[in-house]
Amino acid sequence: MATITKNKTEKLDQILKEAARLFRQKGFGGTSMRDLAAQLGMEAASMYYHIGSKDEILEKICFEVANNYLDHLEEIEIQETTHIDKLKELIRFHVRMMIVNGPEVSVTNHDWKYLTKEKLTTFKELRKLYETRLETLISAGIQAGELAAVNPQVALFTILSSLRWVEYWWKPQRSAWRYRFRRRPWKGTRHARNAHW
Amino acid sequence: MATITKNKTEKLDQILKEAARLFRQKGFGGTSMRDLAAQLGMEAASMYYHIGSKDEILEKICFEVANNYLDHLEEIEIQETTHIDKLKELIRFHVRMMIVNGPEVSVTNHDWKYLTKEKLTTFKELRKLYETRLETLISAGIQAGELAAVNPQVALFTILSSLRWVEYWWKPQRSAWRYRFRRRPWKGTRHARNAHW
DNA sequence: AAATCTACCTAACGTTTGTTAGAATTTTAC
DNA sequence: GTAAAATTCTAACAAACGTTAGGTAGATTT
Repeated sequence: MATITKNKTEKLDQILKEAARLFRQKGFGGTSMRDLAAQLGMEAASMYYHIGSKDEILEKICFEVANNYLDHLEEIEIQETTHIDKLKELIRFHVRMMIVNGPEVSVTNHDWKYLTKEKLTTFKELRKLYETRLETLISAGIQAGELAAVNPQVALFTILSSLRWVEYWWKPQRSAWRYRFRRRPWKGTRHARNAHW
Repeated sequence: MATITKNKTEKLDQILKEAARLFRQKGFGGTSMRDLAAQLGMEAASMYYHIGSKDEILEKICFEVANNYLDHLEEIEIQETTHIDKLKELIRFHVRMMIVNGPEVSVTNHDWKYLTKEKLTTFKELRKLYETRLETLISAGIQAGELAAVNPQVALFTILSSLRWVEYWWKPQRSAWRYRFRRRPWKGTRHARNAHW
């Protein structure tokens, strides 16, 4: 091949990006290393120069996403705004994440079950931590009188769940998505990639 | 074993129930036929007297759920009530389904990707059909002046998505769940089995 | 020019997978 | 109590899996 040399990190990123795309499409269990390699134009064995194992790929994807969410929550927490504004910003971030890193977020949402035993435990802890702190944020908003006195946990789950539909709804457009998104908030809607009952 | 004889259908149901439980827990790809058999106290090969293939198990689960939803929607459509009451009844049914058939619904929501190519196509069509008709119902409700003039598709997705949190929230209690559910709408809440970002 | 390093290759490994064939056993019917 | 039918077993298959070993061609360094 006549491709110019890319450094190890770039190739690794390529592998992770394509893996996320395939995992979303066919699931972690439904995607073989040979599938992934073929999509990258190389042999399965060659990928092991860049990665340690298939499990490691999933792990990298899931923890990257998890840490993104947690880091952003931390940023929000220290901001000196109202609780409602914090929640709004958080929701905006969720939507942005799903639009910018669609495959990775989907994989994290659906295939985390396939994480190795130890990593699975850590992952669950991270997610629990996120939820706890988000719930705390909601409670604080209620206590401050900014939010109605709903059950914080129910509110938490309803917010997170209802946010999920962006994942199914959003399909990347080649360009000017911002335009379409703004001007015709729903007329540009393509039918969803996949939805639910 | 001293278990009394059950007929073929009963055993098949047992297999499907346990499969749904395992698929939810470890995913379709993460559950082997030997795992499933072990859980049922038999050998993997023995299950093939009752079933045709692993794919067929998933297929049976997914289409059973899909048809349940579609059948109920059909029932609702011919009822002579307001559109709002129809929507309410539909939402109630979704919640009921997730409480009564939790594992099956979860599997249908998460592992439908692993369906065989042809069955996958059919499944997507069924789901699309469900969504279209539900969207029609919402539109009709708007036209009748019963609902605010929101974008029907956005409403559709938001409703379905936000309903999903029951799946993560609900944990079966051995008895008297109705009591707890009614009397302390959220005090009995256990932490979720697994949630999302 | 030689030596080293980078990034891939081919070949193959041991496992696990879903599944089949056929024998063995249990249950039912007469 | 015996024959038939229903159900599960053992044993094994071929295919696919993730992964390792060792080699090779090209680039980079010395």
